[in-house]
Amino acid sequence: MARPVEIDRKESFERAYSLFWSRGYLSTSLNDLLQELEVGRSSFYAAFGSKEALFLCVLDRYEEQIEEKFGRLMREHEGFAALRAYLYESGVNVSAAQRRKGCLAVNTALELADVDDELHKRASSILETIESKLVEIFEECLHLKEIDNTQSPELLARTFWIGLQGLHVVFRQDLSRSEAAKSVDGLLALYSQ
Amino acid sequence: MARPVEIDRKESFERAYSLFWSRGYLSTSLNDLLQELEVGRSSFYAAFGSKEALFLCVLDRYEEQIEEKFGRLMREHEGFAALRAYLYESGVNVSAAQRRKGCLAVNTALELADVDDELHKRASSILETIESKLVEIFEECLHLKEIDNTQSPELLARTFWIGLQGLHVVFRQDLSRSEAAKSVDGLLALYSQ
DNA sequence: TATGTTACGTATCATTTGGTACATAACGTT
DNA sequence: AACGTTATGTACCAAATGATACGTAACATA
Repeated sequence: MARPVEIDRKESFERAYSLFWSRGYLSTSLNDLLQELEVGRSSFYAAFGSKEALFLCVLDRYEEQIEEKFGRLMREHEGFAALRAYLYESGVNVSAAQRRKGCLAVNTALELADVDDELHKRASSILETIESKLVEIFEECLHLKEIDNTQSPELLARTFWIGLQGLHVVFRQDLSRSEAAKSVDGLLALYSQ
Repeated sequence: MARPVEIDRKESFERAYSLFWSRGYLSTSLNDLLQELEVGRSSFYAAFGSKEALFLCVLDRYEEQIEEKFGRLMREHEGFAALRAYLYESGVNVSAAQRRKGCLAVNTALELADVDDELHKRASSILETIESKLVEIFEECLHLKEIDNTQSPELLARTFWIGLQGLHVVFRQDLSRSEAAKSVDGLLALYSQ
């Protein structure tokens, strides 16, 4: 018994998600958001509370998607193949625009270090989530004897994780698909030679 | 035959250099700069032109320092030892505050992708400069037969470069010295096992 | 000491920032 | 058709943004 909601919250959120990912938190102004979401100021604040609150939701969603992706790939592939699939799915077999977005957690962690403690910590915790997924995978690799290495899965994961973050830095420059593939293969080769 | 300059341009530049490095371009406001440099607005604009012009100088200086450091370490060390020295000097044997600053080129390239084309390209070109230095080092490594690898120095350097950038992402989180050392050693171990 | 020149300090600028107040519009219910 | 309720659109806010205008201060020279 009131005026019906016009704004499509899910659709708007998706657009905000993508815009924040592309341009970062600071560089995405409220006007940028309103324009991109095709939403009025009031509707925006009614739906999302504030720019910061929305960005926190975006970070949550990003983490969920990462975990979903790892979960799916670990079901579809065994051991090291899951890593290969992850890298290809994240950075190679995607559009140039998507690759250029890099990793939202990496971008945010760098952008907001020494600037916004809460958001920076949230981004860092996502990076830790990713690292823990890598530990799981390397445990499986060691169990499958795919990697004959004396290092613990934690150490292996930590080093791969660092490489992965470097990869995302590189992706944010404008890499072609073949350059991206070469970079990914170079990283993978360190473990599967 | 005029009022003498009071502002110490070099000293001011050093402070701006450090502040931009810590907080990034966007998050460092003009007021932040004026306060940090202890300089009036007029003097600032007289000395540096604009915030963007100053930041470009900062990027230039950063690149020079990187090249100087590589040059010195390649004179002091042979082959792979230069890499090890570089990583330790950049990320381990430094104060926590210094480590936390990460790499100005990485920070800037991520922060300003999709935001400011000129500054982003400048940062990317610095990253390429670093990559070319790594190529030189890996050429020397191959010549010294320190690394028995069938890959070209370019490919080796590219992969190491990616790891280096990941390392700088990690440094920007708050790593202890021992954690930083572990991360560095993990990366080095991939090449010197 | 008067003058020209340059540096500095401050007031001010238009624009943009994230966010709020409030009037109006669009519905269901009575 | 009148009312209550909720969503939307718009005017508005204080603060901060990078940058400039201009008066004054500090010197060298004449």
